[in-house]
Amino acid sequence: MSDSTVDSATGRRGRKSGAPTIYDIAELAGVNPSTVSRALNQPGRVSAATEARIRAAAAELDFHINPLARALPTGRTNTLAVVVADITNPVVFGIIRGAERAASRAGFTLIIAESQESGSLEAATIDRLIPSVDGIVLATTRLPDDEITRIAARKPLVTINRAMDGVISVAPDVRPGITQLVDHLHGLGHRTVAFVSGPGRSWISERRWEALLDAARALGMSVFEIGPNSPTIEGGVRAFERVEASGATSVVAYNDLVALGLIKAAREKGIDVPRDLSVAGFDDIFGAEFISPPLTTVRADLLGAGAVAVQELFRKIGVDAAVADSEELTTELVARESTGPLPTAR
Amino acid sequence: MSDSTVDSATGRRGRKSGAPTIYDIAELAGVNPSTVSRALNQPGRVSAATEARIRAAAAELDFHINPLARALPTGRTNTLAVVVADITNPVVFGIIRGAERAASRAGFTLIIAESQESGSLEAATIDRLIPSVDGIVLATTRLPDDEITRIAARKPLVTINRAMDGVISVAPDVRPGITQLVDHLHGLGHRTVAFVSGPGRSWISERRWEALLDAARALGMSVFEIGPNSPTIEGGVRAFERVEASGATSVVAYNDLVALGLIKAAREKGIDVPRDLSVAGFDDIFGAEFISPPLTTVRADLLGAGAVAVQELFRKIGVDAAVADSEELTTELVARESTGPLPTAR
DNA sequence: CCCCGGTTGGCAACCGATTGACAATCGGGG
DNA sequence: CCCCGATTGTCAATCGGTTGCCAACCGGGG
Repeated sequence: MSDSTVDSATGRRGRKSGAPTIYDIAELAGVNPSTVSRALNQPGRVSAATEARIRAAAAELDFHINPLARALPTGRTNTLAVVVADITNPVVFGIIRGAERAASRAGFTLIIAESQESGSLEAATIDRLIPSVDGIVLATTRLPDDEITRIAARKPLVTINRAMDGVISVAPDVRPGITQLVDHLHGLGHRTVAFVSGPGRSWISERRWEALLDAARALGMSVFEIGPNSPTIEGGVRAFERVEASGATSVVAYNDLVALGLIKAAREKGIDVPRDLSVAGFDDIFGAEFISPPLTTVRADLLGAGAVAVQELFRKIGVDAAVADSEELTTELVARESTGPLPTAR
Repeated sequence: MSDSTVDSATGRRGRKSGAPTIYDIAELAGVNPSTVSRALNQPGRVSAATEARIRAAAAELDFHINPLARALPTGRTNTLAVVVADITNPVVFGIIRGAERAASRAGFTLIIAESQESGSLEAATIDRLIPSVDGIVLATTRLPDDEITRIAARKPLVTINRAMDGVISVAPDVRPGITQLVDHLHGLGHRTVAFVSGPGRSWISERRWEALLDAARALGMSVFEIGPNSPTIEGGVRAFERVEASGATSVVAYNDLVALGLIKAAREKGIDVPRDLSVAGFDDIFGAEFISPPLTTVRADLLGAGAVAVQELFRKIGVDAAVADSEELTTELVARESTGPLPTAR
């Protein structure tokens, strides 16, 4: 045994942050560090008197446990990641908030990562994050299926608005909202509706299209798809020409941003919405009610989707925390003024 | 190598996550784990040949370093936290994005925490986060000064839009934008302007008010403050009555949300913006150009503010990464249609 | 042929917790 | 009075890296 001189006398050398540790508590309370650990998180494992002494010492030192140090032996980080393609996309807003609430309610920390619309950057970011989190929510992913499968094999993972075999998925049911929307348009006299779709590979775009198709057919309306398009205002602007050429009297956009673009392009051509053309979107993003005209849209419970995604992750990793109010995720029509009666003459 | 031997190391004994470690690499490369560590992050410390062998082994195992394990001995987590009061506030969007970009450019991970407008929750969240991060950005804090000081003593900390002694602060200079705005209003014929301020304790609200006061006085305009108000649409709605009573022909709101509320309330009373009343805001939030009427506003470089905040943190913790394009944060007027010529009769 | 300085790699002690195994202690029943 | 089981607390190994210190090794000059 080589005598380690520096040790006992000076105390722990070069403490980096000065944050108190369980060793400090142990010393103050006159017990062994492991007893401190047990007192603090295995209720009943140590005597009430000892526990009280330890808690008092912890309070006195303003002790906060170091989650990193805890994570090492336990393998549990109490952290979840939400990956989004674009933080400024209003859609991820509600998802993040719902997830954040749910996570913090269970004492979990949430990491938000932005992939900046790049699949490879997204994969790299996730690789970096994997060891530090207990689970991953893919809110608006750009990753190909096989890559998602690969990641899901390494960490609990939930996707939002994108279904895949063998991967837990959370998605509000689009049919109620779309059925309401189509009824609404039909009631206004429209008999033909165009769907300005999203990116070619978007799972949710296809779901919306299918639901629209079914609902429109059920009412005997003529319906067709225009796309694919970028899911942005610019995408809507660019799609407008084809909408106009199609002669449709009503148009359902992939999302509110695209709807905004359509309205903008229409205005520039002197076509009035909703007098000459009815436009509806999806998501009911912030501001949808303030624009001119206020946008008719199908709202999804994004907050709920974020919460349910976290809930599913908790279920998978064995945390029992009732965190989402409901698991019924649905959609509903929000009728405003961008849709109106059939144009009498065009 | 199409024939990849089905991984001889089938079951690493009871390892919890199965993620490869430097020990696995060491074994595969026939060296000591410490040599692996050195090869991977102390360039030149090991021979080129050994390093190559180690890197090959790492690649073969698809090794990703465990940031938690690294953080323990080094005390460096490569993680930054951004704390916001309300994730749905459009203002924090740009800040988060700017910070995210800057952080990830330097290989740092960003944690977003929401305090849900509660000071005590914010303090608790930060206490929980402190051991896991290298620095903290307070984007829209609800914390009292002394609490901020307390935290700043424990971790590098930067505030945005709030200055305090002894704490690094980042804030775009409001004067250029406000001067432009006042010139703009004056040029339209307005001689009286009301400021609908933000929360009583808001540092940035006071800065805006002071700048507005100076600029208006310089032009001989009459100017007064109405407040405090909640920084929301609802806050604007509630403040409208007092604006109307004041007889001001132009009003500058604490932010775009408040401006929106004012416009909404005005419309409900049959008062047209901008014909009867000119309204301007701050921040140029998403949607400001689509609402009706498109909002005149003072835009701040929020993206830049987020990036500079991270830059300052890096400086403080000794990371040299040029990450922000510029450190000059300014503001500018974006004139749209919610401001117009002086009402001829009122 | 030996000595020397510079490389290169290994050993072992940490970082701050957790936890299985075990020892000490205590009260109570026989 | 002794033994036994239950309770309480201690020891030491461990998670996955990092790093100071030192030994082995290298080639070259004297």
